[in-house]
Amino acid sequence: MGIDGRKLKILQAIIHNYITNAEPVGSRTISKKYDLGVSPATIRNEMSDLEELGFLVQPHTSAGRVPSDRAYRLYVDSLVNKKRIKLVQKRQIKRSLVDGINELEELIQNSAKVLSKLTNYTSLAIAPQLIESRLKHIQLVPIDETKLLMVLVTNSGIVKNTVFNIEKEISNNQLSLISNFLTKKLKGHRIDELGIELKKNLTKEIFELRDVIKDVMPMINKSIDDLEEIDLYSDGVTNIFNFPEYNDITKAKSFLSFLENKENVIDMLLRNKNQDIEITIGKENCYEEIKNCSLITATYRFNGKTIGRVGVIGPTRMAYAKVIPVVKSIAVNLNDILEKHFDL
Amino acid sequence: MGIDGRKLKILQAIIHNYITNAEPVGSRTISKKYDLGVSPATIRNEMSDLEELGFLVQPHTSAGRVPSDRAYRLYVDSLVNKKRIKLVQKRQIKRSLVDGINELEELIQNSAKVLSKLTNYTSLAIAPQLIESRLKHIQLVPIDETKLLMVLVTNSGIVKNTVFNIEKEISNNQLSLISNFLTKKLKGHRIDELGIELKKNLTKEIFELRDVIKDVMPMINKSIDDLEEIDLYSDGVTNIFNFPEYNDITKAKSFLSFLENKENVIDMLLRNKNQDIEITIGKENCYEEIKNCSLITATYRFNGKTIGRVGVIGPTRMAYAKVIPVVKSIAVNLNDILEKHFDL
DNA sequence: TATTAGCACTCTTTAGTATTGAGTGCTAAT
DNA sequence: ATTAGCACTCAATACTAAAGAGTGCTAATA
Repeated sequence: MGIDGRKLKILQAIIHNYITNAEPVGSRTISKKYDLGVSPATIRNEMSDLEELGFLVQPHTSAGRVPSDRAYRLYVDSLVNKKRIKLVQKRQIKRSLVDGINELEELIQNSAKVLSKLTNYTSLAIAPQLIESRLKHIQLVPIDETKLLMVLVTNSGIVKNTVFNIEKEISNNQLSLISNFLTKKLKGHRIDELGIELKKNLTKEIFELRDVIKDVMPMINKSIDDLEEIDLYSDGVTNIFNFPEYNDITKAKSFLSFLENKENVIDMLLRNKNQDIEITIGKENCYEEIKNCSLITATYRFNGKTIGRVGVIGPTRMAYAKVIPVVKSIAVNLNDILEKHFDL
Repeated sequence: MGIDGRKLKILQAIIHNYITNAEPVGSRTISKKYDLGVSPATIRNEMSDLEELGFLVQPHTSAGRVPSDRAYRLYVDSLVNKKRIKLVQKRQIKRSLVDGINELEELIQNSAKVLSKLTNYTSLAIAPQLIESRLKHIQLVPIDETKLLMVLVTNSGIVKNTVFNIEKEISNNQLSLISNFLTKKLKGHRIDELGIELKKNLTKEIFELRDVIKDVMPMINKSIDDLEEIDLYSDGVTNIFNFPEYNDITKAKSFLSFLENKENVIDMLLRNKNQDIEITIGKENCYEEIKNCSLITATYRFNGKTIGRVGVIGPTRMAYAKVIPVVKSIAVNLNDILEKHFDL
């Protein structure tokens, strides 16, 4: 028993109906609303087959049927090439994003905002990971006698601060010299290799700076470790309450608690990093708390390297056809903006 | 009809019982659990009086009674001086806070975390406001040909970055000169007056820098405006689901939506800034969405000036006696740490 | 005069029962 | 192969009765 054209049509009709109404779909509904030219009885037979094939699920005997994760998967895969996005939305995305063009983090945060606004789901975004980018400038700034601020600027325009303690005060002049020296030596190196690079270079030093640098270096090394923390943004978290599947308070709680756990969310987002667009449906998700959710994420890149991800999370009954193009478009726009405004 | 000793005792018993059980309290319960030496009938009469006085509310005729906002107010005011905190907690607070001692923002974020962990409510904290602090160091860092990063360090150790565009490239050397110059001129001035100060000083300039500074100045001015944005941290947001009063999904949604609106939350937190500790009960709150919540906030200061607030929000049926000392203690510890580690 | 036992009354909560209705699955006719 | 027809299932809804918690009042009591 294969899944012929008519079965597919019926399945799509059911999915469509369930996505919009969130209620089990019966044979009569399909027969009336979708022009398939067959009677409810025929549809019933087909539905029975579709259930046997694992595409439909019946909550109980006298209810209609609900698409399974597998059905959504089929639906999404059939959908994946038809990227249609409303012109209005396209413009809106473009316009909204350029607002925060100066600071990369603001840009990403903005993306999340736009994403949740356009889709009415919860959006997630992770800011570019330093680890893949290269150093452009390093600057040490005095805070007080015992504290120093280190500012790192990367090729992707990300700025990171770390404060660290020093044993004895260093004069402004010396700081400026060290900054220049470090920038010169470390420029163009990957952030995660700065430590190694620093060690390699340190032996053959300008004599006058040597002592000071020796004091500062371990601290710099330690600060660099701190930099690996990933920034996570979300928006429209309470949108989840708009969906009847979350009227159950324990489900809502479980969903929101999951989102509160930054580490898990980041891990979730970073799976299949290299895929351009990634759609995870229901049980395909690794975390128990979101096994009745779907996740649509897109990668944004810089110079061909994955630097971050944006996406949307919501019930498996998600408006895939509407959401996928929006997520894609956001990613495309991000890529554009990054290329144009954050040069290397 | 005043509120004599016995009435007060009964009222306190009711409040105590309601805070722990979240269910309307009847006369028999009080008589059994609290040793008042009177029969339920007497308690009933007193309760009737207390209701007339506006301290109790009856959900319906055959239910027990529930404390009103007014009752909580009386209770809290009678409580306000008895600050008892468990030694374990006191230590825990101290220990947890020193972890993130280097960066002020981390410190505040940490405070929120500790606060929600110890109280099991939702905690809120706003990071020090720049506006009241003074400049310590200003540094311009090149990002690319058209962009500059400005780093401000204030006396309270806060670091703020702003990126802005410039028309033509400025050499590293010049940047360093400008940075030094600006630091010298502006050091010690209030952040919100930097713009004015800049204008005042600009006319009598080192000749060689004059042109460049003229280019940069309007951008600096603009960036300073951006700095007024206040950082808000929260933690334990999903704790709200632990309270039966939020089993109603619409209530939970309304609460969470309110918290999602950063501006309103900040406004709420900054009312009565100068009060050391501020307790707002139920209808005393200005925002409709939290008129069945109580808010306990404390101010933390630096050199006698209010620079931020931390606090806890939850249902009016809040464990005031437990929460108040914890909030206080956090604030006290913050003050200590600020004084010790963020000198001026 | 203040307290309290006793009791009728109120009103929610819970359980039980009947009814309705949406939807299926099967059978027999087309 | 399709479909009309019909019996059957089961959740949802409405209704009713019973239980239980708590009050307020009255009359007795110390």
